[in-house]
Amino acid sequence: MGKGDRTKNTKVTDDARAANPIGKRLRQLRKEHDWTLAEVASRTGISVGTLSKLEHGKTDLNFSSVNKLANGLGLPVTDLTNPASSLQGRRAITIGGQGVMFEASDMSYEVLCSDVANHRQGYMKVVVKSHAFDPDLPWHQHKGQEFLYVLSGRLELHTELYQPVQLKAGDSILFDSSMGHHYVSLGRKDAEILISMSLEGYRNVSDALES
Amino acid sequence: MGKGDRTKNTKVTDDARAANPIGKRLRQLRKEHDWTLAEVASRTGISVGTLSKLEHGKTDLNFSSVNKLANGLGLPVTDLTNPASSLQGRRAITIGGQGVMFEASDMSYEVLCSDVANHRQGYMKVVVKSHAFDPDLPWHQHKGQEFLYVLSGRLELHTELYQPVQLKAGDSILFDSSMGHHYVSLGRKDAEILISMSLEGYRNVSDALES
DNA sequence: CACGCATTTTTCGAAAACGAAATAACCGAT
DNA sequence: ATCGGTTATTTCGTTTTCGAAAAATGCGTG
Repeated sequence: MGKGDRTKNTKVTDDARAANPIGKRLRQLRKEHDWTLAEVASRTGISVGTLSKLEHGKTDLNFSSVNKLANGLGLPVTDLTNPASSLQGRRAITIGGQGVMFEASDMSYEVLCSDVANHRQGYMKVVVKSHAFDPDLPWHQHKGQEFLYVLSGRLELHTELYQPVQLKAGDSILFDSSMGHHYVSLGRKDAEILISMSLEGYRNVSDALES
Repeated sequence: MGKGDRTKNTKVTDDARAANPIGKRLRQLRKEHDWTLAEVASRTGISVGTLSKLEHGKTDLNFSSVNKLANGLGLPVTDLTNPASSLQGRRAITIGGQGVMFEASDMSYEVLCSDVANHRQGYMKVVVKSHAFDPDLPWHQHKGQEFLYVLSGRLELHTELYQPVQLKAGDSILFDSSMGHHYVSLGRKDAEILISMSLEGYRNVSDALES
């Protein structure tokens, strides 16, 4: 019963395909929730037959079908394709003050935990050196969102679309960083803040900052 | 020039397809980086012809091809499909102590900036009430990664795969949170930490914590 | 403007993927 | 066992995607 005897009576229909994990993932999800193929079919707009073939690795999926599936099931696409793609036990530790330093005219950056590659999010501790808003400076701007937590001092955040906001130690803000923004320290102390920014579309933090 | 006059001389080859944004995104990326189709082809393993057709909306992509493209270009798939999906100028502010509180036996959570929906990342300030490691307690575990910054006190992080680590105020760690983990405060003060965790596959922070 | 040379677009069979319908497997209840 | 109904799998013809090669477009140079 070698795999060589491909009686080509119909199509090739070897089980040899089955490389992609979506099929297994779908079966898993169906068992978990006790869905029938017909239910999934009606929710996703993909035919029952195709779904069955998918689960058995007898067909791959069109990209548009993958999207239909993800949407119909209410999951992000990556959830179908990387059920556990992320490496299992990575970690990176940065002792305070030992991150990768990075100086700009108005800010000092300390990039934290930067030695984990392929991460979606960047983290840094920033000291805001500027104490006055200069309207001539170009906005800071990068794709995605930015989260900011004030560690010490008082901060004024200027943005393109809102009035400036004042934040004190312990306050936090989350905003779309494609909206231009600028930081200013209030009082005589430089404000210290912790930033978490999305890195989607960038290779690393400095790429994002330079964009 | 109605759309009815499909002279079926070859294939249908209507330009009517072009629904998916990947083609435009690819062209954009190519212009930015001055890549030729041949370069992209060799990096992704997709033929030049197919790439050309893709950019002109004359074909869609197989899912496996979408992956080849994303990998070859070093981008996550979502970056090809949602070039600028994020809303443009949203923001959420949380004054210190005014976040959404959440009590557990060993920790107090304050979820920050939770009123922005559809975000990939969750943020919270946590007070670690437990002062001893209980090996009988089930691990905390959720998909994705978790970043942790120690605001005050001293923290011991226990994980499934590593020896416990001790962190003091100002230290930070990034780790794969599918690896079981537990926090313990050292000394007599409760440690305060800031956490940023990926929410991919979850609807919100509490879904992720309960998983 | 004719000639290379690089790049893009189109053409054209072969190989997949698709849905509808036919077939098969499963499973309580008679 | 033998029905009925539900669920899963396979078959089959149509539509779509693929790569290789051919044709077309650009573009600097002699």
